[in-house]
Amino acid sequence: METRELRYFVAVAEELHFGRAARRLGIAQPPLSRAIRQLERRLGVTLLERDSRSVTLTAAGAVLLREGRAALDAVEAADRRTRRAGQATNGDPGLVLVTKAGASSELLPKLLDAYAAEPDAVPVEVLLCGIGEQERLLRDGRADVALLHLPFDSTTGLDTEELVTEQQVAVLPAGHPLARRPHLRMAEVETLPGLPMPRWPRADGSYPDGPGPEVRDHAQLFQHIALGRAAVVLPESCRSLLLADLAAVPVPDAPAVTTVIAWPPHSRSRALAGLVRTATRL
Amino acid sequence: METRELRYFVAVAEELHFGRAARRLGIAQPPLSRAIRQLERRLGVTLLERDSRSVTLTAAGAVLLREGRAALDAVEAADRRTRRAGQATNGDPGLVLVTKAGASSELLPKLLDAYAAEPDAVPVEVLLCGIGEQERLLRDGRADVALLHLPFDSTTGLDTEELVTEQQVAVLPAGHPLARRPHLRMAEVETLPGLPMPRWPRADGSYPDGPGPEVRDHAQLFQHIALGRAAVVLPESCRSLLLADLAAVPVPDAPAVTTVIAWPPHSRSRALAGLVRTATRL
DNA sequence: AGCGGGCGATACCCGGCGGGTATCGATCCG
DNA sequence: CGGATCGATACCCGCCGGGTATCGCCCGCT
Repeated sequence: METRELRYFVAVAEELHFGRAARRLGIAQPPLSRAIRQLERRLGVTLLERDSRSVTLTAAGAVLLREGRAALDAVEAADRRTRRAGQATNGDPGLVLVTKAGASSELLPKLLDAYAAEPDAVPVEVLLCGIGEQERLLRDGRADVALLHLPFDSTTGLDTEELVTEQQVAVLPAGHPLARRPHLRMAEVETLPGLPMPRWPRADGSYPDGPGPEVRDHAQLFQHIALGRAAVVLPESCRSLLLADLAAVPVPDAPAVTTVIAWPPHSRSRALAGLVRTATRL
Repeated sequence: METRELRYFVAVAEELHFGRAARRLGIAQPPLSRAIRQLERRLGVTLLERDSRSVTLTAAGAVLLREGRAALDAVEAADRRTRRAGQATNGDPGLVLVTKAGASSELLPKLLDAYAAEPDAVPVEVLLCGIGEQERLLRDGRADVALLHLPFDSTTGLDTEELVTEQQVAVLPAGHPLARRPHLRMAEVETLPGLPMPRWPRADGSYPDGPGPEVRDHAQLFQHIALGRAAVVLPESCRSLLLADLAAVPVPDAPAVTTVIAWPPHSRSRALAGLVRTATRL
């Protein structure tokens, strides 16, 4: 099975429409139809049910969509990591570390400083991404290592080491009556009158329904809180980012957040091993 | 990057010889040379250093060998799993469970029985393999789920659930003086005069050096022990397999063995989820 | 030093296949 | 019933993957 065939099939399976898929792939529709038929013949399996008015996936087609995406990611990762390894003329391709923008604001500089002081350190590029994008970036080779935050991020298919665990705090406008309380319960924070929890974008860019403001990053979020339009529960390390007119109150019954360093299991290079070792010793 | 190019490069990188690699691939040498050159041009990276007398991998080539193997495994897995999903006309492709031959001899039948009693159970094919082969079989799609034994097997890149933890026992000839002791220490078992530990094959089929007999499975192993030529430390569930003239003595300071059920993270089908749920409830 | 052999690179040819255009056949809609 | 939509089919072309022949280089043997 060639990656071209996989790309074609994934396009059709996602669009469920040969014409649109062909346009997306930049080819005409007939060669695409033929390629899919040929793939089905070679596999001996019907992947799509064509109804001349609609295209639907068979059970086998759903399997190939899932497995094919993973395979294409792996091929793409091989391509990208090889290019990177080749461009680095000095022999050490450097590392790309990815983390959510605004998270681990205390840990990350400490880690980078400590690692840079190691004898065989390589340059580390830091990539900031949105919620839930890290796993994808690791799998398709755009990043080598990530800082993830349990229980929010998934670590399936990744190797991990735990770094730190911290409690969470509620972030409120400084003048709010509850801001002077020694601690709050989750139930109290979730039902603050006039201070709904913000809504973060999903993987596809859309926002869930709800009363809270739509936010894309911590700057937006803190602005909304300072304006008295929202409240939020965050790991306590976010305190270092707080504006002057915001207050943080511990929420002991919120789930503890564990920061882990994660990497794709088959790509443990010497440089990566050094970074992980440094991280676990912090 | 096409899988054909990857297969070609992996062959050359493994053989470090264009002629042999071409023979292995069933093509002539010139097209292979050209394909590799073309791959290097497209990646903009030198993968191999040709010395007209020997071929060596560059750093980038080593990266592509590692990542390319993983990518080819993923493509192969997509192919195999799709074929299996299509052949199962009833819609449920069944599951392939792999475990080391001779291990989990108590747990496995219980698991299969319990799962078969579930309302939406699908047929489970059991595949027995050698030491350390399970991860490969999961990654390239020949199996869907495995029983692994920590700390011996690696679970990197797999999702797992712990099932049972057990102590280990020393297996000795029934007449051996130490066979009547209530327990032994690791140090004692490792230095039994005339009873060396057996040697298991490595991934490439070769055997490590040492005094013990070469064994490929438990039947061979137990025969050697019964003949008074070897001793071994195994999880205590192996007791159910013991021949009459063998004795098992607990070894409290041997590392505990944890049996886990493991599966590739991206392929959690409904049937697989049911099997895992059944396993964790045993 | 000279020569032969092994190995990768190059030159050149051919056939198959991937991609294009034109068109058909079926189905749904107004 | 006619037009529109969409996938399948028919047919053609150009590229590229694969083959054979050969070169150039370097090592090792004598």
